Amino acid sequence: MSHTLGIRQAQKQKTRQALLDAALGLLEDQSLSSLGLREVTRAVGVAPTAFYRHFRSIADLGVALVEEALGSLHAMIRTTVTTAESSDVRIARAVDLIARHVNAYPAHVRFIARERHGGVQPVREAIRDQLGRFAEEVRTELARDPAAEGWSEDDLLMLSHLYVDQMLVTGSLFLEAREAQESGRASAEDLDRVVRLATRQMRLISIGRRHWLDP
Amino acid sequence: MSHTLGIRQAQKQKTRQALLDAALGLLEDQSLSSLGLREVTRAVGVAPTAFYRHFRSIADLGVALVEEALGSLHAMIRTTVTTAESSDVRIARAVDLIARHVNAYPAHVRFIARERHGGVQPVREAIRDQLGRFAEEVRTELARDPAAEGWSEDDLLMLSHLYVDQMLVTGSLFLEAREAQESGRASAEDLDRVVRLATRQMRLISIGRRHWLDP
DNA sequence: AATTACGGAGAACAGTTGTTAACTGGATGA
DNA sequence: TCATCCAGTTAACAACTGTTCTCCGTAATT
Repeated sequence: MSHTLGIRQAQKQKTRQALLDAALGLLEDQSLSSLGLREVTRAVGVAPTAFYRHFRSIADLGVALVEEALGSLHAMIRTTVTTAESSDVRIARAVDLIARHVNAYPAHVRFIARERHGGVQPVREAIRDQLGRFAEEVRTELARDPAAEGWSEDDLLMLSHLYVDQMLVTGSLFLEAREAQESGRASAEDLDRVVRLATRQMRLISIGRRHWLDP
Repeated sequence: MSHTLGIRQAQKQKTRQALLDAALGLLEDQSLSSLGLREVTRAVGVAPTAFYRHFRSIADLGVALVEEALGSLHAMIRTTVTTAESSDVRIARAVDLIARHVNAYPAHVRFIARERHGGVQPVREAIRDQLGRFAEEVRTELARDPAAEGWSEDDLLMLSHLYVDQMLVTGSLFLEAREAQESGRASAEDLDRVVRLATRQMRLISIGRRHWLDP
């Protein structure tokens, strides 16, 4: 279906990706709204004007970063919620999966956490849309579970939003622990503390879920 | 104890406050890390160099804004969790209190939500510290409740963090709804949808809390 | 083989930024 | 009343920003 890219388009995509990577790196200690176009091109080693061949503006690049950062999550999300074993096992697996994802893509996680409420409107909207899709995916997965019997669509969406938010909070905590570890301010104990905190919070939520239709 | 401020110190505090207010206003559509010193002084109508009489840097001003934005919340938090009535009434009151706070101080709420994971480290740390104090206050309030019998200190802190995070998520949703309303993209129905979503999420959490020690 | 398309370079533009130094004028305290 | 203090001003600095226009070399197309 897709034959080999022309050597021209290949080069273009290569520098485009280099721009995205450089931007993500520079965003380690600043927000998107202060990221300069020249700053990015300088980091890549390309003329400032070349930027316009790929993105209309920094905000545009930001939106592209949202796709890159959140696009790969969809599959993972589904497998996280799906597994059929006991609740505790499922929670442990979810927390572990989040931790692994943060370790695999720390810059992506930081970017999403930072720009979700950041100063660039189009990027905020892109993140909100993607997270909304996540929540709907989670809802349809939750609906498969026999425990969802008697639940209204609305309540399922309420729960899935809770899960998605909780996932982000946990991811952000992992990231913090990771950074503290890198700069020597903390150790593996802190990471374990995050694991136990997140695990118990998810357990409390799943208990609430179990008794939602009780009285 | 505090006699009338000298007309000199009074003027100083006045322009200092003007700087804080102007900064908060300018942060409506950008992040702190892109806020310029000159931008702020220009908005106040004062020379750029006057800035240094009050703050060492923009980051320093940001930390001051954290105190201003979160300092007033402590009392409110306590009264929110404390009320002795039924769970549903308590939840309704909490959600209403958050909504009122967002309407009263929208810029403060946006600032905290934005800079909690923002690009300026000292500000992030200040927010983290303040929120940590909140969580501890909430924990000691929760400990008074007879429902907390048998709970470990650790579990109570876990729950209070859940409450604090949930409060922020809800506040941010209210803010979003408010802004959508202002720009005509949405109406009061959206605001009501947020109320119902937040209410049910808090209800699910409180159900989980009730059955935490069950089996 | 000749022509077009196009990613990138180069130079220049008007503005902007943070920070420095030396200065001013009115409140403060002796 | 007089000397001191100090919030705010003025002027200047080198460095930086986004954006435009023109040009170049090479891959793609004919």
